[in-house]
Amino acid sequence: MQSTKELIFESAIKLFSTRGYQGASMRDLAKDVGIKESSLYYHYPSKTAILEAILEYYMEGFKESVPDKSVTEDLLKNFNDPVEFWLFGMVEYFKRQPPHMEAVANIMLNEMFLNNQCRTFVLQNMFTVQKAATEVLLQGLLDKGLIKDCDVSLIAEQYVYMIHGLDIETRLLKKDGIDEDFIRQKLIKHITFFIEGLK
Amino acid sequence: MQSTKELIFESAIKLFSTRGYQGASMRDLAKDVGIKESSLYYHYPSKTAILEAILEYYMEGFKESVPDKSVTEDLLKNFNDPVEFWLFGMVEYFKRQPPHMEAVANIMLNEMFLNNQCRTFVLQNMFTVQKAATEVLLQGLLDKGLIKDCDVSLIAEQYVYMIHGLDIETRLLKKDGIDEDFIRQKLIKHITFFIEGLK
DNA sequence: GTCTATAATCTGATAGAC
DNA sequence: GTCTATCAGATTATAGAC
Repeated sequence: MQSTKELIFESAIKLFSTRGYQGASMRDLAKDVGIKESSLYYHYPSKTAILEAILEYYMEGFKESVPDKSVTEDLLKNFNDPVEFWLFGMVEYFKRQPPHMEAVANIMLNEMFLNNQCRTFVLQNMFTVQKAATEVLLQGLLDKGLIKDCDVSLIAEQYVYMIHGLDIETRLLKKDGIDEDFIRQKLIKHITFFIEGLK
Repeated sequence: MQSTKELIFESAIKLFSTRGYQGASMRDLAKDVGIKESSLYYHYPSKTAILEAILEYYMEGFKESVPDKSVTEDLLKNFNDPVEFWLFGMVEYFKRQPPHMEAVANIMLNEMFLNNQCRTFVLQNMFTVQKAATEVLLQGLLDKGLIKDCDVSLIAEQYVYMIHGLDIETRLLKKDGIDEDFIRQKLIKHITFFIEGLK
């Protein structure tokens, strides 16, 4: 059984991600939860406080889901093909995501040009942290001799950029109701091609 | 001498791109232009009409700036190095941009998750059209023997994704006031690396 | 914890004088 | 073309009863 506060939280994720923070009013939110506007203020002091709670949730979830170095090295022992390793790791990564992360990431991307906190987070984490994590993976593959010698830092950056481009397109296509399986195949195709080129 | 309508148009580009469409009110706009709110309605029937005028302006500017096939082939004759060709073409591309295109593209990216018109445009043009244009360039390089045999379609897609990731990061960094020259060098570095890998 | 009632402000937009 | 005046509705938020 969910508390009212949790219901508000989840409703806010839903409405902020679909209508934007400014486009979803406290009235909309109260109606969606099934309570009166004033009752929202018993649980959260303001509208911004709800957004901040969501952002904080996302930031923690993101940190936890970033692959750990030792775990990566353990996993690497079981693979002799870099593509298989990469695709398996990606599936594991998605499995580890806390609930609602996709919708919350949508809020981040919605607000990144308007909200300083969102912008800083996207820059520091979606770009910098993901690049660092990718470097670890590539270095692991390199040390094991599964990919050829290369500029790990530069390739990690290119990979992260490519994934972000793909990610944005994916989110837009999903809004258009495009078949999720088609999108998944596209992702697999591009990742396979990218890693294959490093062999 | 600019007409009031032009002043409103440019002010709207500025405010919509920095505060978001919903975050910039007609009151803000009137104040920025230096007229009264009601006077705005002499020039535009509604707030959405202003946004639509901006989007239309962007769409036309975008279409015009996409490199033409014959022009590309002419340009290609002067180059024997794919990287030099690519970087030169990129500079030419930016030179051809109509004014305010960077700010207007910011509006597009701001609203792409909220506004159907923006989303459709980003998907069809920023992804599909740019991919097609990139294919033409790559095929030209391939025909001339300047790059090795490859899957032109797939590589064009990867290039476009990478550019979009880079573009988003660039826009976020600019909001943080990061040195533009640093960003330009990063762009050159990545494009060089990408095209170099195709030789 | 949830409600009713309401405040104070902001929103996009219109009517009509000059 | 620009102004003053104003509207009707939405916005976030608070006070106080139950």
